[in-house]
Amino acid sequence: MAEKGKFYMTTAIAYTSGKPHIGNTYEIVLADAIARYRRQEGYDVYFQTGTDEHGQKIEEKAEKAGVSPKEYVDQVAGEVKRIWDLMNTSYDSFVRTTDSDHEKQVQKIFKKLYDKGDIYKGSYEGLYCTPCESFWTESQLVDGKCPDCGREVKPAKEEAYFFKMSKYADRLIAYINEHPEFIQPVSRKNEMMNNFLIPGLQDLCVSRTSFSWGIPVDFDAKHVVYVWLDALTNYITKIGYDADGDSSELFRKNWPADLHLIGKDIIRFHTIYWPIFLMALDLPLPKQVFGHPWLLQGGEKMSKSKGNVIYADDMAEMFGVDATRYFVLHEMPFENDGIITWELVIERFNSDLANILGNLVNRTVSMSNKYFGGEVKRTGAAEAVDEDLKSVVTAARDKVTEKMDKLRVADAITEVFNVFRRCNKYIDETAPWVLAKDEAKSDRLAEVLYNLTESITIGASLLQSFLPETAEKIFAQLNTSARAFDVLNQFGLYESGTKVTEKPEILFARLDAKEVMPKVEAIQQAQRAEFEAEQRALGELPEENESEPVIDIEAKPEITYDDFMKMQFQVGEIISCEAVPKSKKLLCSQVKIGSQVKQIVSGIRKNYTPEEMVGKKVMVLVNLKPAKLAGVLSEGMLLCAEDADGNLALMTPERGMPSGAEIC
RNA sequence: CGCGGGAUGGAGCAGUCUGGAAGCUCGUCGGGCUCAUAACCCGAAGGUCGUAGGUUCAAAUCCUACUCCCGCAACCA
Repeated sequence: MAEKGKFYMTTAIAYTSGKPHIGNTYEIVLADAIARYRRQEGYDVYFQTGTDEHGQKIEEKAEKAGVSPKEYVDQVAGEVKRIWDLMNTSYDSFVRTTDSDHEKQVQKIFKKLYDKGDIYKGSYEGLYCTPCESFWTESQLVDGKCPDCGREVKPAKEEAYFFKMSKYADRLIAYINEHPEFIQPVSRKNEMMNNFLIPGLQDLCVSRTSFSWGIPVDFDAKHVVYVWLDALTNYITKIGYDADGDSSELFRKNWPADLHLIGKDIIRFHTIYWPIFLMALDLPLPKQVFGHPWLLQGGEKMSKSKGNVIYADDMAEMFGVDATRYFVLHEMPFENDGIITWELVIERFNSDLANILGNLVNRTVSMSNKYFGGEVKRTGAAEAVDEDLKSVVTAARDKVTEKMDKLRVADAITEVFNVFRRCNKYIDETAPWVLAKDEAKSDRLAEVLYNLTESITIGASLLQSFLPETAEKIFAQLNTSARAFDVLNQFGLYESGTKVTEKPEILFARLDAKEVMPKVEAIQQAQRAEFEAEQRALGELPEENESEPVIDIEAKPEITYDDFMKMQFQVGEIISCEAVPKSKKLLCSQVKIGSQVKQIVSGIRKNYTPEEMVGKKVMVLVNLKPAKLAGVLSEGMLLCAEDADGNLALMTPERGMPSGAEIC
């Protein structure tokens, strides 16, 4: 294997606020595929991942769970690591921001930058929501109130340390312009330049006093180091950077990083703040930052409350580790978000893994057994039709490499599968079962099977980085081993006379959606139940509105019984309903109240379709002054309950009541 | 006029930077084959490339206007 030099790559470190889902897992699998491929090519790869374990949110979650923050993050970090291991990822180093060597270096770095004058003490001003312990800017407020809990905010000031970003901005702009490959995909480069660098960088707040779960600033005990200076530096601290100049061998060898693999949401931090921190520390900048897109669930984000979060271990259990890897790698495009649904997974599984690959291996091995007792022999009985097969197979390596060099992992895996597709076609072209009928064509038949076996060996060798277990299984069935990377463009190295396995194991058994979907439904049920249980467990803690079973709203002034009696509530039956054109939120219903029918417009399209509305008995405020909404007359109001996210639920009588019944 | 992303046959996407015969995978239909996991192979149907203008010999691609969708601080990748 040719030595090509070192390759240091990292993933973002996962925030330990909860169990990672398939989207988080995507990044580590993507990174793993790249790491394995680089190793295969002959690079000396060092692959680091880990967990980001500080912050207010973790402090709160731990408190709610009734454990110390450290116990909490130990548990979650263990879970993250378990899933990374389950996914068969080949990281060399797993950093935790609570590692003592990391913490010590962060303190030193903070001090060093403070001494240098790049960090200074100032104060953070903004609008503060006391229950949420959060600062907001004017523009973040919703109706002048806290966007999280909806309560009043007041101007406040907090002492904090800041980093002088602007000092290095010009150098960074120059660097980015001189290194077009630095930010990937390139479209992100413009975004960073136009939105942040060119308008001018604001100084970054790098300490907090509002919570204590973090790395203390050693010369000012009130403060803890705030997230980015703590998290980003993991890339250097864990490999042995020392702020006093006593850095390790490992660091000197590997820094600067060759690739930071991150989600597109944190590109800004990795392409602006991180390089500037490094400049301040007089360190070279990473060579490339790739902000990959997201994997979305059916076009929307995953939500535990909807029960549609897909976890890697659920998927691995149902489909296997390699199938899970295949799916996330194959489905994720380079620039746009990918979509994941259980149906799509099943489809991919069947058409690609079972049909194209699994079946190919199976039919090839079976034929060798059937016709030659398992022996695969090269006879030299070549025909013209072989040439195209050989050229496709031997060209595959360079095609895969070309895609991988551009970080087009999904395209690379497609190239590998093109080898297997070509093999299936070759079987059809040569029709071995026809050759088998003619004794005189035995040599030709042997050659065909040899060519297939050899092609599969090469294909499987290329597949190793993506589906390591499957590749191993294929080698075992063919009684061979992985082919060295630098001879993957040669044909004919499979040792003639080798005996393949007698009984080929099915690599991927076809799935029947009808059988799989009930299991999926069971998982989703369990998830919703778990979510509800969590919500109930967190019941008495009003700060976290998001996982709150109770809601407090602002108190209104007291009213008299007479005030109440002014309002006329009745049961109404919705007899028809349609969407209001030219509006996004409104539905227009004809509501039968006693013997009269009123037209009522309601802003509930988000939660109800017109069809669902029809036939419902609902609570109506009847004597509300009619008003026009989006040009449509509304003669009353349908009453709804509203949760913190603005979801609405119609109020309906608990048992059958006639239309027009008074509610009092 | 908040910012950003998007709109390409039934579904999911590539192609857009660097204009030059509309492509891939899945699905559908028809055919072939029987070694194999009801798998494999071939063929076909199906697209005003969001709309309207413009530039050009030539536009999915460049320019202008418009319409519609989706994210925007997390359950964070």
